[in-house]
Amino acid sequence: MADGAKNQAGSSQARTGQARIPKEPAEPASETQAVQLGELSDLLGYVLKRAQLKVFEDFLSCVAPLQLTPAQFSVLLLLDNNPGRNQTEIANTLGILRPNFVSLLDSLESRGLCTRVRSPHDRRSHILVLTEKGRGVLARAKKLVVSKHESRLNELLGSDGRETLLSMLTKIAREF
Amino acid sequence: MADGAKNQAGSSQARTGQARIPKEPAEPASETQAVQLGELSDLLGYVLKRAQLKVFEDFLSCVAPLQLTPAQFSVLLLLDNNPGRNQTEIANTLGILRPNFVSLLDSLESRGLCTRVRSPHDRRSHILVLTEKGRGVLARAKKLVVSKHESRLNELLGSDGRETLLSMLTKIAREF
DNA sequence: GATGTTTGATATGATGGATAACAATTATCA
DNA sequence: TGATAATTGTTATCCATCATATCAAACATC
Repeated sequence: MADGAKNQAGSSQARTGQARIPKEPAEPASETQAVQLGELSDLLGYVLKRAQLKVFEDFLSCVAPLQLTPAQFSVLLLLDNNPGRNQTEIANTLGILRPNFVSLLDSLESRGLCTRVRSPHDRRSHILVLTEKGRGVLARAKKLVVSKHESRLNELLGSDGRETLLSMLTKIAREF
Repeated sequence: MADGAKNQAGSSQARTGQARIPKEPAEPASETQAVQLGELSDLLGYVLKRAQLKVFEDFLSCVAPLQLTPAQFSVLLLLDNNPGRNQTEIANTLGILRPNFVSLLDSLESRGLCTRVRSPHDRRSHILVLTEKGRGVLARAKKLVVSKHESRLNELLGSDGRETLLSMLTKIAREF
């Protein structure tokens, strides 16, 4: 499918002395005749990926003041809802491989948002614990997500549209 | 959101002499009590990403005999629908940055699926041309996608469900 | 107690995405 | 026309994500 987006940000205008404003394409209509997506616009995977990038991008900007990535946010959320779990359990439910989960946790722990505690029952495993600060950050993040991110989606799709979308995506994620 | 999936493939069963079959968890119910996703299952971004990974995974396996990634497939499709375009135009419409598009094209060209032709009007740019072989591969890929990939989605969502999903995702991709 | 498994961790490689810079070419306009 | 700027494809490079193999410590099983 090819994806990416999020780029094409810079102004690209010459910045040497007095600006020149040579063409001013007004729109992304750089191409005289727009390239046709054709069958691509009916390919679910393609549209799915483009939508996902957009949603992540918006999520990131909404939670920007808290400096949380989607992955970090989901970990905090999971820790809050599942006290007493170890790294393997949390990583597995998020589809993160244990080796890759280590550095993710390192960053959260170094920011004082969670802690690794040796389990008394199994001294191999680390119980993951949300700190006070972590709970606070999570609470603020949730508010931002609801008030800015999800509300915008509601606005675009309608509350029932959003429900429909969610259930279809859940079905794909589970049964496909 | 955290994502990944696609992993957890290996058997993990001991393979030393006669197998032992120690526990046989029967299901991925490794955790005595399943970890609760909680609010995560209502986060559109999270579900969106999980669904996207599933769809890409299936796409990849359906088109496996032709050795085409989603990105490569979308390029071939676009070239077929838009003859006479150069690298920048194709890359832009797919949201691929020009530098990253180079190696993608290299691989397609080295497999004889497309060619770079110097434009007579602008000797800087390369017109991208589908070869005969490229057209053949694309045709077969399309058939596989329709008969195996998209048909499975239709089966899961229903033809109208698929339409609904597509239009909502398109709306997000465009207007969000 | 010997053997194998699990847990967290490290090292490492593959891949995707992003930026800077460059030569060749073209466009602009003074 | 000639100087200056912009565009095109490319290379190099960096960063993040993803994936595999391996390891020591701790546990489980028999």
